[in-house]
Amino acid sequence: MTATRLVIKPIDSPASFRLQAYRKLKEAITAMNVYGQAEEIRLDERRLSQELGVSRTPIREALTMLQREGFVRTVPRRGVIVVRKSKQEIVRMIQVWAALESLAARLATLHASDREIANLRHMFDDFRDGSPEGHLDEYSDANIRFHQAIIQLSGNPVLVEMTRDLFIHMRAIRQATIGQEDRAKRSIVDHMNIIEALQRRDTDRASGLVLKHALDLAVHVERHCEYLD
Amino acid sequence: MTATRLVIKPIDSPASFRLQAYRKLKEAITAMNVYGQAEEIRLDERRLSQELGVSRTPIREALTMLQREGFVRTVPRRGVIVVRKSKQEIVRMIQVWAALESLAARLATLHASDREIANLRHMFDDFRDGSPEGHLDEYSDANIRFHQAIIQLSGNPVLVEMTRDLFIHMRAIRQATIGQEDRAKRSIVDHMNIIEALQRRDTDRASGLVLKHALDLAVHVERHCEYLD
DNA sequence: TGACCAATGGTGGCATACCAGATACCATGA
DNA sequence: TCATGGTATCTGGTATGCCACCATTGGTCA
Repeated sequence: MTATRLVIKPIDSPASFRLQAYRKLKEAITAMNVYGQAEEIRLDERRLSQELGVSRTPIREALTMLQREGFVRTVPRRGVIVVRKSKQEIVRMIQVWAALESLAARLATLHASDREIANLRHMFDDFRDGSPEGHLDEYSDANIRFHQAIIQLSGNPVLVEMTRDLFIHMRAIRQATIGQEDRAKRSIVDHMNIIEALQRRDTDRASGLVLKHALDLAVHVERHCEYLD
Repeated sequence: MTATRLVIKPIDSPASFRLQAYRKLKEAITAMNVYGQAEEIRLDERRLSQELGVSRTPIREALTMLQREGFVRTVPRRGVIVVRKSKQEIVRMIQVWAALESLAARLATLHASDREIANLRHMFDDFRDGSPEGHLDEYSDANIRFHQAIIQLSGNPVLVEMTRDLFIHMRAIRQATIGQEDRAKRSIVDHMNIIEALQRRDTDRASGLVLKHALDLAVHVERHCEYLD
């Protein structure tokens, strides 16, 4: 019967230049290794507008958004620079992320379906046999996806949106959070315990485990990431 | 000796028009009762630029920031409108706030000074004798200041910044959160228990009480605020 | 009389020009 | 040779004008 109805296509109105520029720039900032080089990274409005083929106006509005999100900082008559978070700031962001994911776990035990929770287990299938060592990069990505999945299971879009930027910042230092000592192995154990608590619908335990897991990371970064700053 | 040296004045560079416009607009949106009227509130770039005495450019950039924060929504060729959050969105925001303030309480037990915590008690001195009824507006403001104070005690600026906008949105519906049933009285009891836990440095209890207090509010809004939407 | 269409007014999106200040470079003098 | 000061140039900030597009309205035709 649906075939007889004209399927309305919501018209993919082309995204505004401002939005396109915003996405391009955010993607570029996310991809680059901000902490890899010593000198500060400058963005030139005019150069960007030339490269993207639009005028400065949409570029500036995109930069305004990125500034509000803490990715860039613009100094009048000096330039726009990509911000490099200090270790203390990163620790504080991880703490916030801990609180948010802990709530997500709480909500997940109340609203997520058994099937959705069970799917979490498959995310680490690739690493079940061997140890994560040697595939640290892949494991790190799986790691981030796991935590994002928990956020998703909360069914709270505000949570999803507020954590998105936090993840981007944390992704930039992910090589530091994994691959030191035996963190990867202990991390997997933590994850399995979390999944188990979610499946048992043990609200307090699930949220508690998630909180502890994330706060541990904050302590770890605090102690072992002197190369930041 | 200092008199012989030229004292340097660091020059207070005036805030950019964009920033001034942003503050003015945010202040105006915060002050107005968004949920009081039925028809949507439109903002006209040209009218605003005329009223504020600047061109459209800084106005647009201010609106871009406000849009990123969820206060306005701009529809191409229709206008910029002040967003009215749905009940569900407000509930979700309260949940997020619950998680963040819970973390703040946790951190406060670890880092705040005894004196800072003790100061929390004085915030309700005006309401100690009589009941809050009859002064609901003042009590509501004291209420918000109390919760903001806990966030401050965390010593985590990221928390402070992420909750600021949440409070603004919640302030808009504050007449609904207080002044129904005996919420005000129970609220004071909750607050005193929270302060006590903070003073005893009982981390888990403090964060748990704060979480419960806030999540209770979410449930309350969910149930008793049908007039939203 | 009602429905449809064309014209017009108004909106945000974008491009461009100009401005003030900061930097970098170079000429100049000791 | 080096310190100094001026100047060219580059940067973000702002003002302004045009454009595409939607909504409304008034008129016209069936």
